[in-house]
Amino acid sequence: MNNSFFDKVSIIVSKIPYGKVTTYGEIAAVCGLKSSARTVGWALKSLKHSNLPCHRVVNRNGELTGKLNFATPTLMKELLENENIPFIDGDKVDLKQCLWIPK
DNA sequence: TGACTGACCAACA
DNA sequence: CTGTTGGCCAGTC
Repeated sequence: MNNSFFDKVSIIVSKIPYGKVTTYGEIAAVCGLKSSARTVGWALKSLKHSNLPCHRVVNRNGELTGKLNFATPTLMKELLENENIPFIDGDKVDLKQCLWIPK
């Protein structure tokens, strides 16, 4: 088993429940790298090759910053809408209702 | 080893 | 409001 940050992120992302989303900052905080949301983005970039629901991870503002990194730019939003996750402005997740903090 | 990069965040002009 | 800057960490060249 690895102690890398990569694995911690995979575990957390795999625990995100249906209909909820979390943020880079929260994941970073739970992993101990409170101020390094960038590293979370790096990990997710690798995780996109896995079966993990990386589409449930958004930035601090609820924006789908990584959508362009998916197979198609619309895939991320499609998946989230498919889980009944409310959107604001048509492109941002309503964190007020959907933010999930990993335990 | 040192510099660069990245799905970020916050502070500041 | 937008643009810039610094900071953070790990991986790659």
